Amino acid sequence: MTAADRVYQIIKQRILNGWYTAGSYVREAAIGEELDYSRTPIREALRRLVSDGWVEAIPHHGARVVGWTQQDVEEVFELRVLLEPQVVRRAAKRIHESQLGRLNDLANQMEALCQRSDEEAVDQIALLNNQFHAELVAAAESPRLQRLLETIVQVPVSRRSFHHYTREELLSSMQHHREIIRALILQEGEWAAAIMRAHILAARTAQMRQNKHGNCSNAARSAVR
Amino acid sequence: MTAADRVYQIIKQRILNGWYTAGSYVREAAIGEELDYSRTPIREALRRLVSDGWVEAIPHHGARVVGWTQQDVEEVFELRVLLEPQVVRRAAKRIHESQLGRLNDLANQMEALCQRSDEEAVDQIALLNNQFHAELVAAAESPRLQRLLETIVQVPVSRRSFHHYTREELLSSMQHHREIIRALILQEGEWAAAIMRAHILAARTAQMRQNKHGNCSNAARSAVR
DNA sequence: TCGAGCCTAGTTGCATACAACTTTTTAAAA
DNA sequence: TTTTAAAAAGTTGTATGCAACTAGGCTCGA
Repeated sequence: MTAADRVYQIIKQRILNGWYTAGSYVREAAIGEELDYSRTPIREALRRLVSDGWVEAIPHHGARVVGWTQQDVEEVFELRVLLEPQVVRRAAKRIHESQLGRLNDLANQMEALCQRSDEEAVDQIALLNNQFHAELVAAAESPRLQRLLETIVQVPVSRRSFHHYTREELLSSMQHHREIIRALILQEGEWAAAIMRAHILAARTAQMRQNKHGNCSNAARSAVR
Repeated sequence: MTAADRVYQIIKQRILNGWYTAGSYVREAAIGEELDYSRTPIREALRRLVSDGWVEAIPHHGARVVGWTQQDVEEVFELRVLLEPQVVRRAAKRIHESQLGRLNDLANQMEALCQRSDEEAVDQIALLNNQFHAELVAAAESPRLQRLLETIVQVPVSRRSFHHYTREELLSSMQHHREIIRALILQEGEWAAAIMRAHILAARTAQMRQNKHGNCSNAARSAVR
């Protein structure tokens, strides 16, 4: 792993954590001195963050952390509603036994955690949920589709995911997972796609309700699948 | 415009032209010496090309130009069939008079060129067609959707577009343009989306027929909208 | 007091030298 | 002859110094 890779992940994590707030500039020299790297790997990391859409480059003036508006969140969900069903549509034709097994394990673990309802359990569920979606994307076997979703969704591995859900919504979400698995076993791509569409629209509703009340900029990024 | 920008465009153009063939390595020192730049802007250009999906970075070994398989082309069309209808679905709610006017102009010019059927006319049509789609994407007012399509479609400004079409297909394609405009005027997003879907599927058919016969690697990139 | 032009501070953009890593070649030993 | 290890060549990765550019403040003039 190169220095640029490390710097990339550090800066990205800091943006997610709110260390760098939206609109602030990330100075090459400053962070370079702090992390004890030269400006070269910092520059490369920033350029990658620019092409990932985390920061925007102002020519000759630096890299500014982008802010998220309600409209941005809407846009992301609009695209996910298209792309994530396509993931399972493809996966239905291609998925292997072993992958179905892992999906089942993940669903079991998530449901077990649903009994509890403390903060930590919710964080755990969010983590497992991300793995669930990652497994589906892998089963879809489309590098481009994977790339598009990765650049769009930008889920932090960290917190906040699933916290907007009511208990009812949470249980419903678990049902979706089960039903998607059943559809995939039967290789019913359209069925799986329909459920996934509902799954995303439900997430969208929960997210929107939250954003209407509270702050937007950071909550936006914790958009949950 | 910075040096890195220039180098980026030059390398990209060379990949499109076939100057750099698939699988070959683009050496930083070599091209730097040739274009009389230092390795720094070359590196930056290459990194951008990597994140655009034109080349792949092999750690400590360089940037290799990616090749296109039939499967890659399939993947691209599969995504365009999802995303391009979404473009007009959004555009129907947002498009302005002036944009509709420009779309109409473009359609007129393309149809005029359809009378002729020499090579140059076909090239011209391809160019205008790209402008047509760009105008639609602009009207959709979704930066993310725009970015996704730009990274996926990768149409070279150059040649080969529309050359796979039979005369019948070409005329049909012109009809699609007209019908999309009509639907947009009436703000009928779903109608416009349906035509666009057919438009892309038709392009896919023409492209696939071509790839079955001839070479793939470069023809693939000339995928026409 | 207001405005225009200039200047200075600060930042990014680029060039170059060196370090690290990977691959290939070559030579020696089995 | 084959295998293995070492070294040598070539490439990318990083550090650093200088150049170019931008923004904000300051001075000078109206």
